[in-house]
Amino acid sequence: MARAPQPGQRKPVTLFDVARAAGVSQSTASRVINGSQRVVNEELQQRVLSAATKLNYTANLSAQTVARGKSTTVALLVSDIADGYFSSMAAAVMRAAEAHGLRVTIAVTERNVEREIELVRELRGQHARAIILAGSGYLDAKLTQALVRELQMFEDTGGTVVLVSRSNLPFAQVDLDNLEGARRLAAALVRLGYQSFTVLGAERTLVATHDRVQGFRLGLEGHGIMLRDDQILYSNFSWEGGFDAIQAMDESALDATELIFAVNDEMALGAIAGLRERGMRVPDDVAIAGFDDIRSLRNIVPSLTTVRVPVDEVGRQAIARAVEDGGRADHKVVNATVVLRDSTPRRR
Amino acid sequence: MARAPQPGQRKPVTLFDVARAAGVSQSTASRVINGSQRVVNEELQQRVLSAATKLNYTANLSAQTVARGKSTTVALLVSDIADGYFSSMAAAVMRAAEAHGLRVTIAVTERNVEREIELVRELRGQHARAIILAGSGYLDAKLTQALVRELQMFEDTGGTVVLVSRSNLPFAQVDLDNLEGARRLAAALVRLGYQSFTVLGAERTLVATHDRVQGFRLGLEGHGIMLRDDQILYSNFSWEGGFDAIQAMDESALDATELIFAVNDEMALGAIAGLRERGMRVPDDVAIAGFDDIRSLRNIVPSLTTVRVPVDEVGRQAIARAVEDGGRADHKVVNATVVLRDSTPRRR
DNA sequence: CTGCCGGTGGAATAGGCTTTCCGAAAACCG
DNA sequence: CGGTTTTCGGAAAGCCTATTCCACCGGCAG
Repeated sequence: MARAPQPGQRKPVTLFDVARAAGVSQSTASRVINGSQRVVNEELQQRVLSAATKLNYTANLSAQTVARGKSTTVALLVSDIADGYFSSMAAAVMRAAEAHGLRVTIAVTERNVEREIELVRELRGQHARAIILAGSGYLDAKLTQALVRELQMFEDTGGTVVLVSRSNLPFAQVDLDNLEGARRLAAALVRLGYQSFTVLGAERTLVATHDRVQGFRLGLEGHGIMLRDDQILYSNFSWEGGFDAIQAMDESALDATELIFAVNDEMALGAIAGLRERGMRVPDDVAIAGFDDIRSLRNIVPSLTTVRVPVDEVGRQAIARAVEDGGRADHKVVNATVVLRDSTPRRR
Repeated sequence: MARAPQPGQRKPVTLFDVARAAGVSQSTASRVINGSQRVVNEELQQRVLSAATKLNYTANLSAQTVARGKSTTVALLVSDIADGYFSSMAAAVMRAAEAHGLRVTIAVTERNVEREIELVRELRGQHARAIILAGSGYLDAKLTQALVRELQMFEDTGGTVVLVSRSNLPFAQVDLDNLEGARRLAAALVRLGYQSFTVLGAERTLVATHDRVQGFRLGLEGHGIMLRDDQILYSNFSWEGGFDAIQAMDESALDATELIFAVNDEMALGAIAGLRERGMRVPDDVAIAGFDDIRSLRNIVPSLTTVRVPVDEVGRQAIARAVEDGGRADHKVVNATVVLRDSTPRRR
């Protein structure tokens, strides 16, 4: 395609141009600019560098990727980038990636496996260095199978897959200590005097939610309190999920509840909105606790008791797993810490 | 580099492989798979397609970019992806981009021009189709010059630059009607009975903040109320900015204020926190209004009066500007609408 | 003085894809 | 039915870089 030299649409300057301007071969220019193993004469180096500066050269990343057969881009897959948890995670991952000279492209799965599979497929085409899968996880076993297959194909072509807080699959993982965090939270709440609980869980296939529910239960049991199955309401891992769960709750069940534990903060916030809608006050009528400690909690009154997830650390670890291509199926657990605030005052 | 065929590290299947498997030439395979202008025989199409499926072929995006000299990636530059406004914007842009078959890569500028310049430079190397610059804007005229130069070089190589709600520079723009939105807000507040105001502005060079302050002033003047310069406090376009501004306020000035207008919601939320710290209640002691209508407002009590910015529309328009490469220096204004809520009750 | 070696620049090739250009076969037309 | 288009595969050139391979240099030991 003979791109007509449109007015003001110069052809980008290539490495070849730089080489010519410096009076050296392309290979030499390449060696100077990207710093390969080979040494080049000091003087030639200078010539090349100054030519590059003069011409305002920037390496063509795609061409480099093709030539090297390996890219410097890692992909971050999240359910919803507008969600505070994921956007903080994205920020953390990007920060960590930069320290390794990596670029990050973010893709949104909208909590849809098929879309996710499609994305992984595309990413394979893009030769992404790694795929970091944060959040989501699905009910349909067959689709999960398909996803795993796709992820495996991705790894077959040399990429690394990193799962963040997700169902147990045969890939490198960064996990939060969801179980322990929730267990400690439960213990702390019991110590504050709470005795009857309702848990707002999310999709059961999500390792995160499952572990949080389980941990909470264990924490209660440790103090001799049993959590009945009908005290666990399953909904979605989102604000709406929390809101809807509360809307759907029996009047009597609600009255019997002293404290609601939502498996993440977004759900907790949705639940609070739902409670408000039903004319109930937090914490006077019912106490509430969440999980994650997302940034926007600083705006909530009363302040919300939660379990802090060190997103920065998670991001850092995810990138670390992504680059050390050695450690296939490597596992790293990040601790979570209980933060007691005003939404769960001491009782009695 | 003779990549040793590591166990389980197959070489990716290429278009050539597909062509061979289908018994056609590479050109034909290419034509079938990417749908070029040229028509190919129905039967060959089938052969190619089924071969591609069988081999699990995915096009190598980098190679396509190199070959086409043009990519399908647009870059979104934001100050801080963890900020609710920007993450919603990002979500909107990505949604819109997808409809056009474009990929989005997000980069974070951390409100730092040098970094921004650096990023634009890199993006030129990546042959991004377009750069969407959202937020930020700077004090230093020299650096702004440098940025503009870099952006122009980017356009010289065939990319498009789209500015979202940003200082007036010679590029395509999507603007909010900040002035009119703020003007209407002011008018509405006066009608509710408010008479003495404090405005929390942000960096003056930001077109957004300047227009919002200006619009608010005009709205007040329309009702015969003057806004004195000492009633405008300049700070940063962030939660901390709002918080700090309130912390730094004179006791007397604060007492004399009936309503605080922060030029964006994050600042307003920071201001509320600051007020709480100083023992003042909203709206009993002082009313407050923001701008943007970010998602997390749904969790705030009392609900916050604000001006809604239709982020989806903005994202859509930004992408529209990005693809129609014709309209250089094209300008689109998106309306903003006043949303009155509980943080500004009718007065007296 | 000769043969060999480490070092360094350049030519050539690889990498995966798109697109132009050719040529042959098919379709059309008088 | 001959000549002219049109249609549609395939070969080959090109996009930009990285890297291999080759050639040539001076140095060094024998």
